[in-house]
Amino acid sequence: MVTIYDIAKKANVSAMTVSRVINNSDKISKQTREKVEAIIKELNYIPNSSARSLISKKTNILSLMITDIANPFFTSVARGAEDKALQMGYQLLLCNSDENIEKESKYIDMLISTGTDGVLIAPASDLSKKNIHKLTKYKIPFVLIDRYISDLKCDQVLSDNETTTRKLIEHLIELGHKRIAIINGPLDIATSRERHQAFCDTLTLHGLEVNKNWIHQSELFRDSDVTDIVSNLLELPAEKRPTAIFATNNFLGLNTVKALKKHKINIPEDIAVVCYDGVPNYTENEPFLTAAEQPSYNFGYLGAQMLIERIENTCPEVPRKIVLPAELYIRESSNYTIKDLKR
Amino acid sequence: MVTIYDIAKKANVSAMTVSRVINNSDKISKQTREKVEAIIKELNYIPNSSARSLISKKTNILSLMITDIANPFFTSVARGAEDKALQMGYQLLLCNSDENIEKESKYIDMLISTGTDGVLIAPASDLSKKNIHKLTKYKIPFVLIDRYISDLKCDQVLSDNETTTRKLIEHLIELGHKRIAIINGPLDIATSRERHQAFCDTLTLHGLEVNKNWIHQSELFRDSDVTDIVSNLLELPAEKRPTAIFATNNFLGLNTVKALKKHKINIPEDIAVVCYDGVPNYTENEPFLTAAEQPSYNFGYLGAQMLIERIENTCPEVPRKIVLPAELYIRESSNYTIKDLKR
DNA sequence: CAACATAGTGTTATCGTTAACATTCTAACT
DNA sequence: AGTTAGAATGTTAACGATAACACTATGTTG
Repeated sequence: MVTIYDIAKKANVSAMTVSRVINNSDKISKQTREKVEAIIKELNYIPNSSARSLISKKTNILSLMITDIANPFFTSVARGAEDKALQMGYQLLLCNSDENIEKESKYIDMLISTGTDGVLIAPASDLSKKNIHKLTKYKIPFVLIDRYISDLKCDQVLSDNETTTRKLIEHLIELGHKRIAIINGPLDIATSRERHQAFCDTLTLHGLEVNKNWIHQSELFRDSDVTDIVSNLLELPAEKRPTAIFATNNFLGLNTVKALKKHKINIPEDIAVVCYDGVPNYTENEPFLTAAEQPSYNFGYLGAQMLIERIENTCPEVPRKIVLPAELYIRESSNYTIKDLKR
Repeated sequence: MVTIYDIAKKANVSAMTVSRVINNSDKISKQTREKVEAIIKELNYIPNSSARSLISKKTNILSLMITDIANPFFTSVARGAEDKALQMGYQLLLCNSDENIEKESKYIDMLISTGTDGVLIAPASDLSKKNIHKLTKYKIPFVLIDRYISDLKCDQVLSDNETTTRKLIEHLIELGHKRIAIINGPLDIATSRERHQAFCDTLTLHGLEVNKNWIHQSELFRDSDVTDIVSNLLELPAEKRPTAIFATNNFLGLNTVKALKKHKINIPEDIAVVCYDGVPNYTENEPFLTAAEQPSYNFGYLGAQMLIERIENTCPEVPRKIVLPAELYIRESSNYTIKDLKR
């Protein structure tokens, strides 16, 4: 390994002078600088980050803690974060928590040990607060993305859950739906709670029934038990059966559709489906699912930007909060007014 | 920050003793060990990786260099790599090269500086050889995934391009197709070349025409110019127009379908489409595209495993090569024998 | 009982870089 | 000429952990 001493020796200067050249310090004669730079190039010198970090306490590594990179929402978040990170001279460490508090905790310990400069985190659940506190203790800046945690003063990039949910539900109401069900994630995730609340509020506002038989939470924000929930809904007597389902994230939406199809339920004629989150248009057919699509790339991009500003102290001290709007795409899965229904 | 000296002081031992406790050295009395461990816990001590790396030259960081995490193939590779990495006590750094040699080169320099323990790399193109040589120079182990580079002696996890391509093409031939086109990625990527070669070989083997009007390369393994290529194919006189198209990766396949639909071409009645790579079944409708699906998760998982074995020197010195088979899923986009065709 | 093995612990130097202070040298001013 | 400012460079110590060696008690052996 080539070190500054090798450079220094060959250039007949001290190591410190080499260090100054590397760090673009100004107090260097043009002559010396050029001599040193030539030798750096010649020997293919690359500075050792460990040694630098040891002194500077900076690693130029950001960490992205998400629940699962395979969720297309987070894939896109990761891409955004990575783009901003690279642009600002940082590298990005990837951590999948799988919505598991212990895994998250173990990861946080590793991150502290590695000495990450900051963490972009979509917490596994409310219980993540304990894990996040460890970051605070070690003075590692972090930015919450997608899921907020109450009583935590920090930078955040969140979705406008209230407005977006209301738009989705009002879209259904306009179509004439009166019995609307929700298939939600676990209520110890802020996102779920907010979407739940907005769902109930919107129904109430429009004088519609909020029936607890139509309110369901899946164990995870994944495919876990959607099939059962859908079966449950379908077992309700005809006049008590929902005519529309609101799924609160992409996986839940897709699995709801799958479950309904398995039961030979026609969408949207028998039951309409709307969904929070989009899914990438990998489908060759026209997109089908009515969805509120989030600017996921920007969750990562802006999150990373805020994080870096926090790390480099180029922003006001007060926590900042960015709320990103989602865009409603009305598609086939809901495109049927209730009066068209055959029932 | 809590250091071993803080622990040592409080425990009335030397720093070295603390270090021994941390590293599970055996020559420590049970009594001392317990005392030190208690204080470590009490003070919430977490070892400083930079300091450790400086001595040990190990960072416990693996790097994953792929072209784009947003490509579902690589998303899944990343997930596999991360799982194995965590399991073995490593963290994973994410790098998107965007098939860009300069970006890749810049990244490699950063990785060398950070001192990554090893790199899992899907090279941007044949020109990546220069970048990879830098890794060799710094004695950083690496494993090639998905795309090989000629004359490079190293561990590899590759797809069985020859067999898989042949299976796809023979599937078309069995259906009665005689005029088959290929929409491929750039030929400076090994994967493209192999699929190209296998495509030609299979046609020849079956006595079918290999017409250069039916052979096309897109500028990138992406959506870049597929629309033009498809238009080109469609402009051929009826008797010279291909009845089937082989797209050599997921993005090319999807864009081929899109382009055909825009021209109101029926798939598979007018033109059948088959595709190398699967796409995640995010679609609520039945999957449509006939595809050879690769075990992408295992590209990452096995790749990381080989890499770690190489790093920890727990494997034979000779380069190892894993060739993973793809599985053929016959679906609607090709499910039409030629004699059914109306033409 | 001397000689020596060994378990347990401490000391010192080192990894590669940089902060802080020290030194040298030139040029400018009184 | 003597003083001084400041530009350019060097020296030393430190960051936190650990390798290599040194030391101190024990106990063990012939």
